[in-house]
Amino acid sequence: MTKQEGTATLPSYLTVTNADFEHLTGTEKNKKFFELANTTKNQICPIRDIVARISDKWSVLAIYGLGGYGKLRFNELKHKIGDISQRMLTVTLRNLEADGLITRTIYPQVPPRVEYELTELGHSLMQQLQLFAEWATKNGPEIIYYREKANKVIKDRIA
Amino acid sequence: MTKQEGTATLPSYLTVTNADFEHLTGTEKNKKFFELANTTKNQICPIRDIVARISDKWSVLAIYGLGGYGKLRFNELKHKIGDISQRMLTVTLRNLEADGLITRTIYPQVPPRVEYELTELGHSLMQQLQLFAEWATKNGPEIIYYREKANKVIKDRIA
DNA sequence: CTGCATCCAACTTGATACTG
DNA sequence: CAGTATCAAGTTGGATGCAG
Repeated sequence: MTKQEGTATLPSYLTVTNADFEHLTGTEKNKKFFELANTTKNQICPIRDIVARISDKWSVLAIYGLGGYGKLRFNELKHKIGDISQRMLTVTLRNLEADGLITRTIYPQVPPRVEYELTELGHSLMQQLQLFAEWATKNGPEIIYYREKANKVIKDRIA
Repeated sequence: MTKQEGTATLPSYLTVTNADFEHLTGTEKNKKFFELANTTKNQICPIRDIVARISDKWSVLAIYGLGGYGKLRFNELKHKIGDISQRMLTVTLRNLEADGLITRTIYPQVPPRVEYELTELGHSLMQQLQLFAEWATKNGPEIIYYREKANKVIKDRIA
């Protein structure tokens, strides 16, 4: 399947498109997204499903690693991330592959050589993550400041 | 603390700013973000911490609910989300409050009346989530299509 | 109405050992 | 090199009961 705009060639039960909201603005748009995020069609909600995919401990790092350094072998990526276990890198890469976000190329050699690379879809996701990461880099310290302050209050209550 | 640009008035150990990357482009920028997401300063990484905050099962829905409908009482928000338990809504709201993303206002009445509302920081986060949600709405079906196909392959292997 | 405390089942993760 | 298998420990979320 080549990359398509929207939902072409997809199963008919996946009928959520951006036509539903792109004409909306302000509060109405927010309400619409609340509904989109709070509704499941056949057990599936694209928003929550995609958030769940990048929500595990390692997916974002694997995507960034492949996005920043291009095609990488298993152990190259493992060493770049540093503290990931072999098992979790395997699990993470299998999930990303199943979602069409990365490709896995096996070279029939001894010892084996396996290379991973972002797909077009994976690059597209990484660009969205980039926007989010920029926000997090700018605003994260403020959030963490509040969080530490709140923890202090809790400690004071205990004491 | 009023909302500030960047890291003003924050503890000195939180020194990550966007000055480090905003001049970069393309691959170099991707590498920089890999490093930012893969580095911790005093156990803290803003990117991974913020991803972790929105990664639990209910935070995104709570933020969208308050973003779409404004100030809401506890049970109003609970009924809008629908299938959240009382315990998890309480936990979720306490976490968001501790991070400075929502305010909690108690009216000393019997029975009690408590209202929740996004802060400026919370609205800012929701706007970023909106961008991500738009991407997920457009591209989620394609990802889910791949995922279902991959699951089918796994079933075939078992059979 | 709002929320806390407790218990428990399910899921996630990391360590370790083994394999083609 | 690139995995797989297994198990122990930690975490999450839902159900339930109680309280101001």
